[in-house]
Amino acid sequence: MTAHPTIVESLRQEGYRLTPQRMMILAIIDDSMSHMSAEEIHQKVREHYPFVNISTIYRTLNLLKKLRLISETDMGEGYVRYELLERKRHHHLVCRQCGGSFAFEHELLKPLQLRLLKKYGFTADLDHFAIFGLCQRCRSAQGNADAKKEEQHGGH
Amino acid sequence: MTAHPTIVESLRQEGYRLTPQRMMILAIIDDSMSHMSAEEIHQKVREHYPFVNISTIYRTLNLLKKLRLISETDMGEGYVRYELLERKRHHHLVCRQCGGSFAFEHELLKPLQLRLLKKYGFTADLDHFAIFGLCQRCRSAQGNADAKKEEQHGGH
DNA sequence: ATGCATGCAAATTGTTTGCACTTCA
DNA sequence: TGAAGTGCAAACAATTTGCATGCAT
Repeated sequence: MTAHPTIVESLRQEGYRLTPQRMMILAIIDDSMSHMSAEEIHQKVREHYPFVNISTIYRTLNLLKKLRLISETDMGEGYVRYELLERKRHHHLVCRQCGGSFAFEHELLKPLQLRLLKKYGFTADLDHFAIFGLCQRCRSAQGNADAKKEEQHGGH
Repeated sequence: MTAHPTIVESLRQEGYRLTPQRMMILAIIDDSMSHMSAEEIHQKVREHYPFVNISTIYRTLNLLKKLRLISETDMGEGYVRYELLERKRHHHLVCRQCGGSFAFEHELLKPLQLRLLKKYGFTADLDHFAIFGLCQRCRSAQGNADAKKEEQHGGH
């Protein structure tokens, strides 16, 4: 497990110091298959550097975010998740019913991006989207339940 | 200023009580031209009902959100904003440089919505999006500045 | 009348900050 | 060497919650 070389180079060129904490945080994020929360990153980092403080995690994440090396996404969990922007661009669909989520290709957003640019001159980042809605399974389930008006609000 | 009749009817039919607090909160949101924060709603409500507590605002907003009568949007301010879903569907572009924001038509998202449905069977809510990026003005400005590498990170 | 809704105050929680100390460049 | 970076603990701020009381239905 090593910090992503391209990112490290970016930091160095911008004049930022390459501390062990930063290297470790970068390595963890790079190594992860999925989007990670600050807390998760902190746990992982502590497995190697038990003394690293959570505030350092946040400071590093904010730095990487400012340099647009990572994406920050609210997946509706009460905290945000981070991921390297280096990897293949993608987005997530999040079901508001079952909470499940799955990825979809960046290509689906390309037309929108183009139209925003042409129509408003606005350069949309579109780093990582979490789009909420109903997944197929829950939609069918709700269709049935609606007929009998059961679920929805438990306490009523 | 009166609470939106359709919404009031929804609440009544679902068996929720129509308290003066709820009516007032609804009236304020309905009356507003723009997306409002919980704090702003609280201030407005207090002009008429000085004793209403902020927790009641939050509880009511959560209720309306659960019933999907209002949209909740993070415009990158550290808190979220709410708006009636009753009105014309639209979205916002937010410039990450100058912080400015402006609306764009819901129609631009329709193709995406359709493709998500066809390809994944996912029914995207698309209630209200805040898309971040660079506005035309800031983009030009940055183009110039990039040449001399000045702004971006003040402390460096 | 009865249980949902509110006010109040305290708790929660993710994130940020001030400051003294450390360390990379 | 000296400014940038870190650890620590305290501060923050938006939002939530427990509980006693109040009021729609």
